[in-house]
Amino acid sequence: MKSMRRIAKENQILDAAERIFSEIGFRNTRMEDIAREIGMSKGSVYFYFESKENLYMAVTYRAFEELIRGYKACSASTKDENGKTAVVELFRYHLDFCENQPGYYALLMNYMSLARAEEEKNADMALSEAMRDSTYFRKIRNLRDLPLEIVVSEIVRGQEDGSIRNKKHPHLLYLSAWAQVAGFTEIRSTSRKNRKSTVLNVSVAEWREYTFELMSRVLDDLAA
Amino acid sequence: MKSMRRIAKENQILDAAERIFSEIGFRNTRMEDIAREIGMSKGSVYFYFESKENLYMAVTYRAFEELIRGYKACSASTKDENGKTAVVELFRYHLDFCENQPGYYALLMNYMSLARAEEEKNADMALSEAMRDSTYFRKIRNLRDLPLEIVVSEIVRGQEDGSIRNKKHPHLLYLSAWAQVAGFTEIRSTSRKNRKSTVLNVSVAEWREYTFELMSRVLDDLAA
Amino acid sequence: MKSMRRIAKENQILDAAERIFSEIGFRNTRMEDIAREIGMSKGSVYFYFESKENLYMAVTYRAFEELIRGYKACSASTKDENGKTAVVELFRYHLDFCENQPGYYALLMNYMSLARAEEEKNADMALSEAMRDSTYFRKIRNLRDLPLEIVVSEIVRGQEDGSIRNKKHPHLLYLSAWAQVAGFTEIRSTSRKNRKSTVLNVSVAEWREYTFELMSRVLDDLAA
Amino acid sequence: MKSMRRIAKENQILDAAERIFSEIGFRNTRMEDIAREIGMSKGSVYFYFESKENLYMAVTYRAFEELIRGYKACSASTKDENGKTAVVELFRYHLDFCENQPGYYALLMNYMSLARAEEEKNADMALSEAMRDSTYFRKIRNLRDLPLEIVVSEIVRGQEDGSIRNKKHPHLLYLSAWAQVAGFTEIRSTSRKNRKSTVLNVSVAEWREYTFELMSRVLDDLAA
DNA sequence: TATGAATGAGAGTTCATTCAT
DNA sequence: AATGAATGAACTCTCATTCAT
Repeated sequence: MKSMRRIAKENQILDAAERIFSEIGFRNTRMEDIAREIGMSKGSVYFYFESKENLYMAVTYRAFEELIRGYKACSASTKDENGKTAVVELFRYHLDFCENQPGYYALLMNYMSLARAEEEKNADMALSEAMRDSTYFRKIRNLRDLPLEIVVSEIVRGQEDGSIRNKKHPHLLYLSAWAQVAGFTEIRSTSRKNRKSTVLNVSVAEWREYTFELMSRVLDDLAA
Repeated sequence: MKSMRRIAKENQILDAAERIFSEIGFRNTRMEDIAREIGMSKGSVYFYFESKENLYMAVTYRAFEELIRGYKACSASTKDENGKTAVVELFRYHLDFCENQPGYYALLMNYMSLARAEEEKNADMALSEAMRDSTYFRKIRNLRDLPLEIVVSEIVRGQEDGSIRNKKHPHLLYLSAWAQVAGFTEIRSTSRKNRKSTVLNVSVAEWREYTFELMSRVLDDLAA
Repeated sequence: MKSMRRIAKENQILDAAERIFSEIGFRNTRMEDIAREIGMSKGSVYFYFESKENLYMAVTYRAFEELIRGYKACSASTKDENGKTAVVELFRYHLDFCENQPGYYALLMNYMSLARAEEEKNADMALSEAMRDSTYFRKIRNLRDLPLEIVVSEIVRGQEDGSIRNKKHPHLLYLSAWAQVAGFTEIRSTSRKNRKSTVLNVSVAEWREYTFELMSRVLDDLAA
Repeated sequence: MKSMRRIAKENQILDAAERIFSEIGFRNTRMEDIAREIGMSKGSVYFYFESKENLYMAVTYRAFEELIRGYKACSASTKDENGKTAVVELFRYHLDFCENQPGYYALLMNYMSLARAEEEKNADMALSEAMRDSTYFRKIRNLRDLPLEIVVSEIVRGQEDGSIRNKKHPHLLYLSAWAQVAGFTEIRSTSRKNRKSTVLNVSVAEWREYTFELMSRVLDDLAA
């Protein structure tokens, strides 16, 4: 049983690690950086996390946990609304999450990449072997599909309650909507370091709203 | 004046580098890997490219060059069609390009990140300093905005010839369309290592076509 | 605050570095050599000194410190004697120092060279840039002129108390005397590896004494 | 038999090598530097000199040759003067030579060091083994003692003709005088990069003259 | 628990030297 | 004779990891 103190320390390390990993990437991050960030010694970090990869996976795991907590809360808060509203809110939440947790998007994508590589027994990535060996890697498996499932079930609900008139396969709708959010996040993040509110002279806020308007329209399938 | 032989060798190296960088990333790639891939010694690679960062930027430069060659060709081949068709074809070309040149997408995005970091004098990325110092980095500056300009001019043409009824700012339309393509590429690539033709039980070909259908619809702005 | 243990280790490394640098020169010395000399690993040396140049400058700094400590002690011990005696003793001390600290002379001269190159913004010496960037390089600046100042003030004292009848400019006397000591050290060191007590069939001890006799005579200026 | 053309090329290389070796030292000099300096390729240099060490020794050899040519000329031109004058002129020539051939002094000293190391079978200097293996190294042996012998014979002549009243062992006188010249050269060279005409506010020309005045006085032995 | 030290396996880069043309 | 290429050993420096205290 982990003590309160231990959990607190672990979270402190995870915070720092998340910050730095997402800023400069896994390989560019030194354990020393993480330790210094919280006034700790390198050795101590190893007391809590057995390896760099393990720490990285722990960060990813925590991020998944939090994301899913949010998905569930979001889903719960819209259970009285129609399916379409629920879906849009879920993506809105997702986008907010990425915006507020810099680099979270990268963690998620990287995990997906690793998971895929495992299924395919792709031995290309020697480095990531250690990641897949991490206990956290396996713990994430129990979570990773939840966001998908939650969104898809809301899509189905929407198709049933008539708010989503688009009758394409729910997975296709999910992918289309997610691609839009992912693309927005990716392009936005490429120019994110500063907090500039415009990209190419377009107000980010406007672009963002338009993204959701398009998503909404897709679900409406007005054109079909 | 570079000899034919030299250019051929450089391209051979660039090919190998592109392959490996895109497979396992910049940091994970060893110069030795690249050299061995083409049966060369480490030292020889340095005869052609002064540093790892320089080589990386050279790869990026070549990718930009090729991309733009394609954009121009694509644009030329649709000059008799209406603007909307031209725009869709450009994105279709872009997506094909990313699909066929594994990792190209990452190169492009990474460059944008570096360029942005430079404008903001963001010293976070110590590693990338050497990249920005590369002569290729500066050569790319003359190219990087061409794709944007080409697409935007076609959008404008489409708005003028009536094929693009959506009267939003061309930049906003560009971003929306590009986000869709970028998102598709990103998600697709996360599960690309093998040549599986389905993601989440959805046929990739179908998803792909649907992406263009949605893009087309956005330009039509049927719902507006 | 540096621990006792740390300081001891640093000095152990400095000892080894001084030994090897002076034996085979800066460029010929490998960090590995220094580490092995004291049964340490390469990496550990880097724990204490951030670079080879930094280590070299640290060695130089320590040498300066010790030299000056000696100058001061020597000067203090002759404060009741006349100026000429004080001057001769200072040079005698200097020569002893060079004799006992093999290669010290080279360190001192190299530093002077670097310092000069800096003032002249001479970019010839690419290698030494890192040396000038060392924190130790700047620390030495506060010390480097002390020997000169001490000797010159004793020369002035000697001219005032009548023991140094030579009325030439104190700096000229300093240079003339120092040249003699420097020349002796240089020639002697060229054939120093062994402890042979003769050079060209001349007893080194005799030559040495004669050097001081000549110096003494210059200060007396008997011939003027 | 070496062709004219070959000898010319060799000398061109030797010129460049002498310049660069003396500026930045043996280890810091790259064969490429030397080749580029005269618009030649690295490979070509190897056609004329089998190794870097061999080239270095060739430079040294040529320097010795020239020095000795000068010694002989100088000696011949003073054969009608008394011994003391001849000695002073020889040292004056030596000093001029060092002043005009930057780095020559280092070459000479380095050779002495190598020669000494050989006699003592000192295996410290692994690098220099190749130098001692050079054919030029052995050729120098036939020359190296000539300057000493010439000076010493003039000293003896001076002692006999009464111009050198100092009756100390000629070798001791030689060492004392040479030390003075060597010290002057060393200190002067430390601050030589620019052509400043003062050191420590002392006019170099004045210091130089004073050096010879002192030397002259030593030979006179006025004080004895 | 925590930390300062120590380690050692690389990784990027340099450069003397060789070789094919 | 000359050169552009190619090589590989050597070297500096990094950093994840371990360990003694």
